[in-house]
Amino acid sequence: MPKQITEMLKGTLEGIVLAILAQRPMYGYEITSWLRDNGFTDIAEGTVYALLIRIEQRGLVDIEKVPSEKGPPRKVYSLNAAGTEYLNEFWRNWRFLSERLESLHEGK
Amino acid sequence: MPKQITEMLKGTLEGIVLAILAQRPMYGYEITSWLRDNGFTDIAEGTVYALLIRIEQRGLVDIEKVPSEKGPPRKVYSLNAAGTEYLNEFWRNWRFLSERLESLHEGK
DNA sequence: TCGCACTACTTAGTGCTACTATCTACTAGT
DNA sequence: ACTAGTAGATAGTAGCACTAAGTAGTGCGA
Repeated sequence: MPKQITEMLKGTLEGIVLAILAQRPMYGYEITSWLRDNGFTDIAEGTVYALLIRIEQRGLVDIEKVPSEKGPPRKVYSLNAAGTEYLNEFWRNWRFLSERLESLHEGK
Repeated sequence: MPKQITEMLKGTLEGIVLAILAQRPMYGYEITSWLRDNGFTDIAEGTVYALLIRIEQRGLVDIEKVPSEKGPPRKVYSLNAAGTEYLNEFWRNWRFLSERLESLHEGK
């Protein structure tokens, strides 16, 4: 990953993961794979797991442990009410930033 | 500033400042005022000056000291060739991120 | 003349987040 | 037995925006 992207992802990756979970519940490994398949080719596994622990501790997601056919049990994360609220706030903030950058980009 | 925005600004604020300097040279205090007048009401002064020192040390900007009628001399920053290159890369990365978030937002 | 507001820049220390690197644990195929 | 794939955890690092406090110069009103 270019270093620029790494810095830009701060704060944003969290929103991305919450947005993914808003579509359907997923477990960590699955989220990592999804990200890699969707352009974020170099996302580190450790980054995702750390992020998941963080949003869990903030009470934005509910967790269910589901046995896997292969390997250790999965921790399936699903967005709860608080998480949905937080995600909406994220979209508002993203919109704000996005609009300002857009006008800066066109303004020259 | 909401904490979400603070995190999202990481990496992005740098691009914003470079984009401003691409329009015309400015000094630190002026940049801070510009940001405050353009939606970033709670940007800390210290943040901007620290950022300016950083991009100066990376050789992305040229500096000229200009005496001020009021207060200490101004350090006027202007984007040089390396900075322009770096800014273009920023826009590419921003586009990348923006597109992915856009499709995530619409995808649900 | 003293203080205050405004201009203009600096710096030490903090918190948060993505990263690297490494580890555990389980299954299936060779 | 060994490797690859699945699934998760964690200790330590780097970078960035923030807080908070400071210096320095000008001009204005009490």
